[in-house]
Amino acid sequence: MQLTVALKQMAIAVINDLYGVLLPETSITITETKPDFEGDYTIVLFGLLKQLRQSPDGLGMAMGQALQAAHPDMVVGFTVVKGFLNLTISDAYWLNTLQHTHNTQYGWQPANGKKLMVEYSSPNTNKPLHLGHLRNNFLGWSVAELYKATGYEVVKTCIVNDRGVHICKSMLAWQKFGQGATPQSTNKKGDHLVGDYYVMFEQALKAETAPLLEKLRAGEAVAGLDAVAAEKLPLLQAKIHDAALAPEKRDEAQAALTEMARNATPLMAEVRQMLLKWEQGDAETIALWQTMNGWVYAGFDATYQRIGSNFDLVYYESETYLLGKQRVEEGLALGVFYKKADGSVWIDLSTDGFDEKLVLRKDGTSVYMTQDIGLAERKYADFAMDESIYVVGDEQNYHLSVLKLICQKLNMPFAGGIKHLSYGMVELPTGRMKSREGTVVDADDLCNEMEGVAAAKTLELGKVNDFEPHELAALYATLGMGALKFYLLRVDPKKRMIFNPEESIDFHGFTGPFVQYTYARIQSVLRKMDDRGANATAAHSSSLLPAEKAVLVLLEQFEGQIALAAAEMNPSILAGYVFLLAKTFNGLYAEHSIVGAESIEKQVLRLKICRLVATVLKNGMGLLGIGVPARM
RNA sequence: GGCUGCGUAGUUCAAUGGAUAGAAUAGGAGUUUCCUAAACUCUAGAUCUAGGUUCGAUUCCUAGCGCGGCUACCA
Repeated sequence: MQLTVALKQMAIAVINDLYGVLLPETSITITETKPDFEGDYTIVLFGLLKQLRQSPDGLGMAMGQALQAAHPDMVVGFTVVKGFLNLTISDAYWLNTLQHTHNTQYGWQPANGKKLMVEYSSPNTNKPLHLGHLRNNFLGWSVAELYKATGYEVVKTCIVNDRGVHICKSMLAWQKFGQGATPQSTNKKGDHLVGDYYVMFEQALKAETAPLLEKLRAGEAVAGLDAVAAEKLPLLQAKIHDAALAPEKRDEAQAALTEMARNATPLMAEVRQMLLKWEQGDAETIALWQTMNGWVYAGFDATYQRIGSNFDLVYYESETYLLGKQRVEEGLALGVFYKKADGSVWIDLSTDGFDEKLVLRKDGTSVYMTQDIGLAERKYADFAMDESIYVVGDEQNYHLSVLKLICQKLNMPFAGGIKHLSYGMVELPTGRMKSREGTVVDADDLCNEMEGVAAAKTLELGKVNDFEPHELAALYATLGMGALKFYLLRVDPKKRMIFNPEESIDFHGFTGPFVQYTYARIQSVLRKMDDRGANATAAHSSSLLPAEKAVLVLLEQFEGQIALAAAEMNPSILAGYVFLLAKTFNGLYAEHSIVGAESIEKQVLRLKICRLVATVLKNGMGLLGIGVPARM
């Protein structure tokens, strides 16, 4: 059992003995003792004083004595400072952690019988993966593994957005400008090739939009506007020239006008026509769609393999987008939804703090929400999970809240188990990434760059000159991806983060390579000891120096840190822990020799510490999706 | 406008309402005849503003200022 959990239970027991009051576990606050005070863990007494009608000193002394008397093998001393009861834990207790030295699964919990689904990645098939996807992929993968480690049965899923207007844009541009180009003929990854045509489409669209926009700005009429747009037009035209209006409002109107002009272009008309043909099952359109998506999937597979993403189930929007309709029909009968005069179907969530939300268009086609309702149902039919985590950016907080609420109102059995791992945008120092401005950081490019830096740094240091080419390639991948993953996972997922291309590619300090380096040095020590035929059966020292104890205290926390990171869906907790462990171990390494320890007992002790630190670093980094090298 | 999130060292990030707000990096000063210096040691440096709640507030509440996101019959 984790020490802090045990201490809480012990505290509750002694309070019950002393005062006859049975407190809940949550009422006990335990923190690590500040370095300036004597002790290892501290019970904060302030919150208990009023209820127990005790003075800080009185309660502290009474609890300290009772704890020490009841658990003399664990609590070997205490001090009371103001309202803090500082407990000193016995060396024997810390040394006890070393019983796990040969357990390669240290940190893992047995199965708990619960099932969890984690959906992550969710790419569109019209362009390659970018930096934002990487944060999503790393988070999703890591959270899934964290839950596995705490005993859940976990299934990783991916929803591929493989249909819709955006896909047709790439297809249309390829038809118009592609001249039969293929990944083979251009020697290009399929996802990048298709992405190029998406960009080409946007460029061509921009060219077509410009003259239309000029006309609209000048107050002239243009062909191709639908009725709704035509109605809004005069107001917008007035707004953009209204000097009395706030600049933001003028910009807003300007953007709406631009959107209107884009939709009035012949190109967009062609795209809509293509989408229609796709939905009607037009053979030629479907064939093109299958071909181009095939290229994209081959490209995605390469990237996924490289970044370590994998999925147990893959859903395709093209296969699920009709599924939600049936539930909407049933919900309509139940009165959860209602139909407007034009035939569109809505749900009124105003009493739940939301707005009215459309769930079916007036022409009967499904929208984003419709298919997500259908997908949720299908997921449950496939896996019957207790909980379902959606790894989706925070710009969709509203959507996910509404999805859960609708599922609850439909009495779907899985509704309560829906959780949203809402993560913040990755931004550049110049602001948000914008595909229109070409500032999107491509995932493949970034991976290449990271491995390039790893290679340059490795060659510069020259420590692995005897490696074979394939060993070097593997090492560069381990280090480059380690640096990248650690960088994106070390920040609280909920917060948006800045990616600085210059500064982020760092291999020093709070980074993946720092931890990997610590691991490699331990392996080096272990190899050296093996060479010398170290005495494995000798007893280890039973007293602890401060540097040794500091490492053991951290090793004991591993399970608790995994549990916390999983419960919070927050891998950064584990990243911080692993870094702290590596740093603390480096202190021990610098201060005390292991191979050349002052005695056999000390050597055996430090060797055991080395082994367990190596296991925890390997397992901990593994939960972040990061490998550790035997040498670097 | 409505809803919602965030403001912490020069920079990037920490801190279940708890003790003197921690790291990393950049800056300054050091450490290698000794297990990998991608390391270690020392140094300097921060809570947006104004109120409130209480033994105690970076954390909770109110207002203001600043920066995001959402507010589509797009996904």
